Amino acid sequence: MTRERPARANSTAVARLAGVSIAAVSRAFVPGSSISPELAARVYEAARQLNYVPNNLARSLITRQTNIVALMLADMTNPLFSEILAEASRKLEATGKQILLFTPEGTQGFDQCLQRILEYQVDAIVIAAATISSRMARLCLDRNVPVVTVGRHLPGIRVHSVRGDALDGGAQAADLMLAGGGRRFGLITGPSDLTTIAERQVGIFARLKQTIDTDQVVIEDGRLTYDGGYEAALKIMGSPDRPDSLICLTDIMALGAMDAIRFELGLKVPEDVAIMGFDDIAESRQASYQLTTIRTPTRQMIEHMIRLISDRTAMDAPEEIEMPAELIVRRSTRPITP
Amino acid sequence: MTRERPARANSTAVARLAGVSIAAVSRAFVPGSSISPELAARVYEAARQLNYVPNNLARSLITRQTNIVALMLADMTNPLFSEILAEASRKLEATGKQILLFTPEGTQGFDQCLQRILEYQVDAIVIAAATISSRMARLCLDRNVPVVTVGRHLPGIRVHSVRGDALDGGAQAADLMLAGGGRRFGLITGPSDLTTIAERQVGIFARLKQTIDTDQVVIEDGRLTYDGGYEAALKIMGSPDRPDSLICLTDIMALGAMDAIRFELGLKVPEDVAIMGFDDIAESRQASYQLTTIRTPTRQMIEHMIRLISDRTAMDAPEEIEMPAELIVRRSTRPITP
DNA sequence: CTGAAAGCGCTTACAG
DNA sequence: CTGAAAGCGCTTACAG
Repeated sequence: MTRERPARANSTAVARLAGVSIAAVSRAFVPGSSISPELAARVYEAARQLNYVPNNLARSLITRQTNIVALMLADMTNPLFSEILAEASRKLEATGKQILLFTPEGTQGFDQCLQRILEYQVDAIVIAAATISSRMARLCLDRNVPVVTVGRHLPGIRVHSVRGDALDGGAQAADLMLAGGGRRFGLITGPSDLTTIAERQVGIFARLKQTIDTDQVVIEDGRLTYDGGYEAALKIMGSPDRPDSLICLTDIMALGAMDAIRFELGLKVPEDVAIMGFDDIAESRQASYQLTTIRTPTRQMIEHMIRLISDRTAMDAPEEIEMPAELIVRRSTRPITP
Repeated sequence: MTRERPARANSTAVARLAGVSIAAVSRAFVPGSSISPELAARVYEAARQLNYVPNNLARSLITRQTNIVALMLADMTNPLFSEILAEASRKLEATGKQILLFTPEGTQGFDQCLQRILEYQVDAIVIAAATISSRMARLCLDRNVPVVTVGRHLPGIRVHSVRGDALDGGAQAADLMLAGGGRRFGLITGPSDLTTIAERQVGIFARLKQTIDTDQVVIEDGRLTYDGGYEAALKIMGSPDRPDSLICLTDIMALGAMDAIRFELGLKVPEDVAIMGFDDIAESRQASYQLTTIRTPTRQMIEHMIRLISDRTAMDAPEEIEMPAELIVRRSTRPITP
């Protein structure tokens, strides 16, 4: 029962069956081409009989457009990036583009990854949780492929960036905690080479030091994961002068911290310790957490991203878009005391 | 300050600068080609000077291999699929392949989506949360592109499938609930055209009816989301003869149900009502939930998937891989009473 | 090992 | 509107 394997029909085969030129076949499948309805109909009929599917590769070779956008996403453990991926894919598909996903591992794989991205001749590159070097950014610029970072800023690298106002976000977080009566602070951080992480921390400290002695703030690295936040919280809450306020630089760490504090230490949130995070991931809304947070406006950021990658001429003057931070107050923080 | 835009260097430009043929340039970049180290070195030097990046499009046109795998993923709201995506991307990249993501919307977009997939000349198609018609499967078969469904079976469609043993999973779930003393059951379901969902339900009922009158089971559709599970749980628990056991056909719905039951109805889990789900998503492990569940072995499924798409000749005899169901007992169910 | 030539499947000026 | 021809940037028999 060997099944015959018809070679994939190409435009030549369709042209022959339809009795037209291959140019006519091409025109029948390129919207807006000048072709008579009669000719087009004959082409479609032949194409249908042969199960013809146009070859995007050959087309892209000529048009220099692949309708492929590369997305670099190193950290898939944070739900924030799943949300970004889902939203970006949805919006890009509406414009006829698809996402080619790259999940580089280790810190040194980024440039090598970008090299591969360029081989695919993508129309644009979106960097959501990754880094590229100045040299590679220059290479993209020379090749005229737009690069946008979302949720991150790469200082000194000439690419577009779209992100939230991390400085102000940090300030708002600190303000809320102070207004709720917080005086002893714990902070769960992540890698400080991530500008968003670093800036949130700067924003927090700028406000805290107006009211408290920031040398007393207990800091632990939570590795940007639920488990990391869980462990960091245990360490912080075990310190002699137990904090009454815990700020986590991402929501996913805050969820881990909340769970450690409530279920392992048996403390009450926010009565014993107020907790907040950053990003407003879907999980933070869930009834089990009701986490107060600073929202990262994913939707609007992605709209900006799409606008930026659509304009190839703009790469000479990279844009830095900064979205306002928005405080979302839920149940994990204490009410403001006058 | 207009920057000059050097045209992207092609193999001809590299060949000219290196003083060799374009065939030599090609050989320098294709591993295993017969080329002398001296020639290769000259090519690399010229390539470096020109920032040359090989064009995968042109290469793929000849080799008929794009190193692109299409992944159809309609439902990005279930963390299970984020986990599948992350794992698949990691594993595929290790073999030099990238995922081209397709997130079709609406039930009728699937075939149209597949048409687009074929235009990209992908090496294989993975269907994780989507459906294709028998006609389109036939088209893929004729074009010799492997198709694998993961976590789902499409009856009557000749493609590979990798999935958990949903029937036995359902049976194990029911057994555990009964062994814990459960007698009044609630069930939160999803679309019954999903075979996995339907089979889990069949497996559950097959066991339940050996012990209880299954006509009394209260059933609600949870739309496969957290919010859907939340709302369905409120309805079910509001019924006159309140269930003491609630089985949710996916974890994400079970989390919503748990939250509704604990925080909106003020009931205790598992004392007032035992709850369990299916899939074992990361969230189910979190201390806030500790959800008993039937694991979907994502990792192994993806290993099978990769094996299946690597063998183009196997499509004539589609394989159906069924992984054993594994019960993960946590704190949301009652201990077994002898 | 090396190069000249053919060709992958298309699109696009260019004539008509 | 339509077709013949050139060409996108590569790889791969084929000779040497």
